[in-house]
Amino acid sequence: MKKQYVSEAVIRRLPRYYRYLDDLHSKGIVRISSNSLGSRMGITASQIRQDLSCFGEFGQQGYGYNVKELRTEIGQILGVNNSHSLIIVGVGNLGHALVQNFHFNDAGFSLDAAFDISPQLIGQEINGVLVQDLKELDDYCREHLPDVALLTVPQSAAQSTVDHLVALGVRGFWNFTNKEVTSDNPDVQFESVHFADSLLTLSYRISKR
Amino acid sequence: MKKQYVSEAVIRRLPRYYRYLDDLHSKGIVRISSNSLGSRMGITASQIRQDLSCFGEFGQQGYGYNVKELRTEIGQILGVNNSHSLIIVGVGNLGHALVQNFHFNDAGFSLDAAFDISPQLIGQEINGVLVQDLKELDDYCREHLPDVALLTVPQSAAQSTVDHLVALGVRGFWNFTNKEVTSDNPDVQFESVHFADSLLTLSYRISKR
DNA sequence: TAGATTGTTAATCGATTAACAATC
DNA sequence: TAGATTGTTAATCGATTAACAATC
Repeated sequence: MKKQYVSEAVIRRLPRYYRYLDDLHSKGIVRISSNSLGSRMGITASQIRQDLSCFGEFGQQGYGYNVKELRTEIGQILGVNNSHSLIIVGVGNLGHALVQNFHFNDAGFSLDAAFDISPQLIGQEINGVLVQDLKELDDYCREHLPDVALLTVPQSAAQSTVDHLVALGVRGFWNFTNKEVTSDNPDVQFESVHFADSLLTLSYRISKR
Repeated sequence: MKKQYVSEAVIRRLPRYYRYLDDLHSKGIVRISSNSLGSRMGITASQIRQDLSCFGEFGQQGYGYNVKELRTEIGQILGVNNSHSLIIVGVGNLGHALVQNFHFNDAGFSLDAAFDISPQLIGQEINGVLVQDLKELDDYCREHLPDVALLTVPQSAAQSTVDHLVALGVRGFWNFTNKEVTSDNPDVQFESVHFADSLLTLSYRISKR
């Protein structure tokens, strides 16, 4: 690692680089220049080189970047090989859909358990994951120490669930409730997916005149 | 409207302001200063005032902002009263969950139709929305001219669906496929929700050291 | 070798923060 | 009126772009 501080803007672009490189790789493309990658992505070559320079030197003058290698490096930076453990709390429609469809492994996460309060769901197995009673959450966390919790609980339960899980040692939250959740523990990381915010920006852009 | 160009950064913050004001309003709070709102949101008062100044003058010296009024103004800016029409293409797990749970109306959208190719789904009604055969998409669009399409089709069908719908006059896409979609028509707006990108930034932050 | 392209330094551009006169 | 707080201008900070020497 080269730089101690990497800006949020750079971090947000990393997964996109990763996606493009993955795509190029799967198309059998072996090498790419910052110029060519930039024009595909609609950004400047300068920005790509500047971004990558935060983490090291991955290219070669006169050649560009080896697609497979760079993909691996960025995956490394993002931590996709760290095999983080993840639990999901709340298995309603959305939680269910994520368990069913989302490729946690591709992002380096292993979905190990699901929790809900609904008797209809408890005991069911979805995509190989057993839905357990929320009452067992504490015991489970003490025993397995999951890294991250995916929150798909009702809004009203969002913050209390976070507080509870932080006390149990969870240090990352992927939050799908439309509430902002926080913790005074600075080691806890939050990443939220705000559907409504996303749609509202689209609304703004198609409303403009 | 005061400013012709409003930066992406500002636009992205607007829904968050809207959410906070909505929350304050529902708590019965009548007025708020930029200072107090800023400390709640974890941003500077300066930024709030600067952001709002792109759109007009909504406050009053010595008083601050009327919560209800400002909420309405920002809603207006975002276009939540424009009553955009929306269709959903692809009613798999995720599409189903969105139809079932997401409050389209709160964002000013009316979900008018759903389309899929699966015979098991066609004819079903989900949350008051009838799932129609994808074959009827063209006729539907010609007749109803929907503003926006929510894309929850398989990745492989993403771009072709967009091309098809753009030709039919759709000018906004809320894209949930993990593919980037585009159009050479500059009037078409895209807003994507990239689950994997989101989780990867969390992975980065909990992996760092 | 000559051409291409990197990594990095410098220049520019834009966004955030600070300051303050205006005024409710 | 005096205190509070706005909207806006100016200052600062950071991010993006351009340029170029180094070198594969």
